Amino acid sequence: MSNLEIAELLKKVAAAYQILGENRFKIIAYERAADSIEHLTSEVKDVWDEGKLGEVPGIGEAITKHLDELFRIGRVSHFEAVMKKVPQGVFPLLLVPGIGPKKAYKLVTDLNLKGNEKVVVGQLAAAAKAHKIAPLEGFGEKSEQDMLAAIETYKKGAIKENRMELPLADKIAQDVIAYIKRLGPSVVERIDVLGSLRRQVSTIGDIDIAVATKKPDSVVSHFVTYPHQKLIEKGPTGASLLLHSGRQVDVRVQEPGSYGAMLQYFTGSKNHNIKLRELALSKGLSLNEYGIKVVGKTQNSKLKTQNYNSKLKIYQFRTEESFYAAIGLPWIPPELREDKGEIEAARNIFYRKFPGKPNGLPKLVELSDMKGDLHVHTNYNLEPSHDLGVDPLASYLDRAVEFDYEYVGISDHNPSTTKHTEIQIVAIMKRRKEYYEHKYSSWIQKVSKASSPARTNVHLFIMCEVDILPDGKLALPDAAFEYVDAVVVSIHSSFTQPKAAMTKRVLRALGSHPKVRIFGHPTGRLLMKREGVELEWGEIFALCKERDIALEINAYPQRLDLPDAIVYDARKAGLRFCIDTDSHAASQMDMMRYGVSVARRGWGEKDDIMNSLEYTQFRDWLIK
DNA sequence: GCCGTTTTCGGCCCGACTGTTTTCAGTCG
Repeated sequence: MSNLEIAELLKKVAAAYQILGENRFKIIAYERAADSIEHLTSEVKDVWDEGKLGEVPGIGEAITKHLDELFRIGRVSHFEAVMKKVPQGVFPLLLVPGIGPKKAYKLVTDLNLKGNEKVVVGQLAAAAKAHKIAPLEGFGEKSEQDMLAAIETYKKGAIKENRMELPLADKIAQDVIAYIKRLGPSVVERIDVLGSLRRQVSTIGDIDIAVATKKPDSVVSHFVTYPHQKLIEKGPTGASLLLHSGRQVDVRVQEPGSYGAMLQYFTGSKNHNIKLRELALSKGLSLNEYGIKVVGKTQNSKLKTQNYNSKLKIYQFRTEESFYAAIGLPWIPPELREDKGEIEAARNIFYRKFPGKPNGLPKLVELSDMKGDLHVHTNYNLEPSHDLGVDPLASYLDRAVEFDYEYVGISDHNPSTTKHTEIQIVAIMKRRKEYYEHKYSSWIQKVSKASSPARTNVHLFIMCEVDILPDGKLALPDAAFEYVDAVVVSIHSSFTQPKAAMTKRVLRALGSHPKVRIFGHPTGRLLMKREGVELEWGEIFALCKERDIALEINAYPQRLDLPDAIVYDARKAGLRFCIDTDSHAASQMDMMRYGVSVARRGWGEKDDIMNSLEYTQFRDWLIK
């Protein structure tokens, strides 16, 4: 069962409890558990396998027991008993936007809806068309019409599933920002991308944008003239549009004096915000998007009187830093705001007395720390097993200069093993090495003439991305290793082997030659297209550590592989990483920033990243 | 049902929006 399916199951249980009038905190607990699982970047099943279910926030003793039953025998008798107590027709209706448990229950019982998902939703649509909904208590003309529209939305397929990769989300956000900025700096004092895009989650649902302005009405009215398919909602604090592309954009406005609180509120994540507000509450402070209210007895030494707005009875904050500081915390980087222990770590900066806890927040790696890219593909045709790049070596070197890198590693795919004999492959690799050495020295000569010497110290590593064959053998004969400095090994076939076989396969490959230095895109996932392979990570980590092999954080936006949650675990296990772009065109080398974001979301520091090392240190690590 | 570094009992985030309402409930993020 996938995370999404388990999350949906828990949501159904929560809905059933709500209809049954259960304790509302129990309902909230189930919803939080569902939410937590839905947003988990590793599979719950794997977490359960490792016996770490209790470490997932929102999952305690009781739900652990239920999930244990689910994974062992495929069903949970308690869940089934609870869900049996409500009419089955309510569950499909929950998928229609705007219908929650209460409304669903009322509709199903009053209209006697029953059957499978399609049938029930169809019956509801028919009832709306026949004006049978408006007369029901709590409903009316408007809600009847809205319901028909909502059913249409539902039929178009769950918009929720329609997530996008980071570059597209960036593009949409920048277009909207440019449009809003047309109002000029006197109206748009500040504008920022917030939400999951600011946290750099690997896929993005909605785009969230906040504006600091003294003229909120002007900003909202201007924003809703942006070309769109549907106005979802509009109010004094903001508006939401569904664009023609099917993407939703939410804009929130805030006066500059409270903008810090808005940045914090709208960046999320939801669970981070809840945890933060609970912490604040324990100090007698209530947080919202306008600022901080004093609700209890407390010595508010952190609150400064000059921030107090007596009209709103609230302390205001222009910056996020001052907002966090008022709760007694340092500023927490957005990539960490997932309720994975960052608040506890942040508190520890001020409460170092507690041993055994993470000692403060990590000092996260930054894009400017990167000194090279070890996984790019040129257009040199070595008749590879997979695709070639489109640009020549010189283009990649030029870009390396642009980024101030000290080195580049060319990791073309190995020559095809089906089209060539081993002897041919060795010959190809030898020829390739000579070719690159020649091209590299011509490039050096050209650049030395054109620019100051300081700009020419980009070093070249001649590498290769070698397939891990289904049996764990490498797709490069031993004799060919003489012609490479190091190799990246990756899986490009047979992605669905069972965990044990896959683990054995990878272990064999990683241990098969000293020049194996990087495990490329380790899960092989393609976002929204292909799940990652199943591996016994503990065993992989152990061998990588023993042989000092780096795990790749592949920055290509469709991959972002390792996933951030595994980066987090691997880092705890003491492993180190290479962040590479896997560029097949020189223009793609600026995707590095997405890889850095993944590292940051995995709590990665500069010291965890091999290719943040300067050239000689890196060379000494890479070349064995 | 979850959770905790003054608590293992007694709390539990916060507000906007919408529609159907004379004061609020439901839904959403």
